[in-house]
Amino acid sequence: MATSLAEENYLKIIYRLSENTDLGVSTNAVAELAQTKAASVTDMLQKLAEKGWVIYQKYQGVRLTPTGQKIALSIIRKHRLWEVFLVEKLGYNWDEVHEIAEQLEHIESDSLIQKLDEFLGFPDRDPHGDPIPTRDGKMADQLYQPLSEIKEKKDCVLMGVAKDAAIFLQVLTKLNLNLGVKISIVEINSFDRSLQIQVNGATPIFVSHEVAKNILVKA
Amino acid sequence: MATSLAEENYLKIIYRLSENTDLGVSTNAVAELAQTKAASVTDMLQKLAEKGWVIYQKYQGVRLTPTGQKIALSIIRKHRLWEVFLVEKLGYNWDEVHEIAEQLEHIESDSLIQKLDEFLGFPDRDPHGDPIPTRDGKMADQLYQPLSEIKEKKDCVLMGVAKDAAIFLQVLTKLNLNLGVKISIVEINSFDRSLQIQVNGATPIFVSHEVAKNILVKA
DNA sequence: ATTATTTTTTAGTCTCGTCTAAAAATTTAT
DNA sequence: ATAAATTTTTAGACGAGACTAAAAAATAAT
Repeated sequence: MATSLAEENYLKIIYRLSENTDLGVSTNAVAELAQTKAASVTDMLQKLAEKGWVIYQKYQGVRLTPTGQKIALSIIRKHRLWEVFLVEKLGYNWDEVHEIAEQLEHIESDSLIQKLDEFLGFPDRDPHGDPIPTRDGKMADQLYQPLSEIKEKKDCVLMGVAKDAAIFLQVLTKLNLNLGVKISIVEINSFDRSLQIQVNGATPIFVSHEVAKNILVKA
Repeated sequence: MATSLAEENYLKIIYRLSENTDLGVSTNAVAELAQTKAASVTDMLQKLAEKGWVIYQKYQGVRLTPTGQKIALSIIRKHRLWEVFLVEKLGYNWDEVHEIAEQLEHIESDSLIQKLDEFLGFPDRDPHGDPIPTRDGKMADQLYQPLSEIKEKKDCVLMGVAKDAAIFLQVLTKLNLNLGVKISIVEINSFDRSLQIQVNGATPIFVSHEVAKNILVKA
């Protein structure tokens, strides 16, 4: 069955919100991400349920069916492949590509995505370190942990970000915190949970807990 | 002012129909290309006129204003640049790219088109030989003439096609009639206006008037 | 110069996706 | 356990963009 632009966006949002929980996703949570009103969300959830893409019972929240999940993953796959294209081929910075990919992800053509994937050399991560779902709808786990979770002074590598808002990514770029850099934890300030770190061995800098929470690293 | 997808498609169609005439474009002609009903076209023309993109008076047909023309040309520019990308970078054949470009042409981002243009090496023709409008809305004339117009037995070069329907392009491909090939006119059959031609010096083949009409050549 | 035919427009309706206001259910607080 | 606050759903409406049926204008034919 064909999916409209609005439907695709709802499914994507529900997928995002389901990632961290086993419970149904609340109407308000969806409304916030969709930048719309709760009443509109209720309407749409009823339609999506009729199409068999979500399980929805009033007041109980919503969750994706396997079909719904597959659609969501195919949109995410397209989004992330286009992001790789924009950065690797067109020379965009990682903080500039989200909005454009939001548009490109809705282009419908299986062959296009296959050829794009090949053209890019079958990448498995997007420019923010997020895994790219495979053609058959499987996505590698995000195995990395937030920098804020590390409790000892040790070295790790920046593998991704938990948030791709331009304003956040620009802060990282300014601090030389790019994908793949080595981060050495110099000091952990327990009172405000801020950190002092070295980036690739340079002069130590401070990062707030808020920033550290959204930096994903591997030890 | 922002343009919706439907509006962009109407402007593009009106542009296409205006190319060969100085008169206003008729409601029915637009309806046919838009694959919609005349009544719907009338509705839309009134809206486009209010936005200042067309001059419309009932029963008098419609024509683009300078602003409307600029919008149409920017869509055509995007369409043709994406077609170059699909063929040159992703390896599509020239008969496969139209539908996908119809979708990609509506992606809105000035920087994207600039970077794409650069990535492609600032092409000035699309894979069908059509000129690509410049950023400031100028388009080179299609200076080539239909093969059917040539009245003497002479040589020419295939520079473009007047129609990009997949079914037509596939016929050309099967006959080795690709962009840039040398066509030698061996015989002109006046009774049915068919031609006998050599493609790059190979064994002569027949082409109907209908086909010759849509092949653009330079002497 | 009237008819007849074709083209175009108007009027009214439909679906999609959204909204506001009000009602109902759920959750939190006392 | 009842009241208060919050969340969610229903009801009714709206704009965009399409449709059908019927009216009006333009064009063609006699």
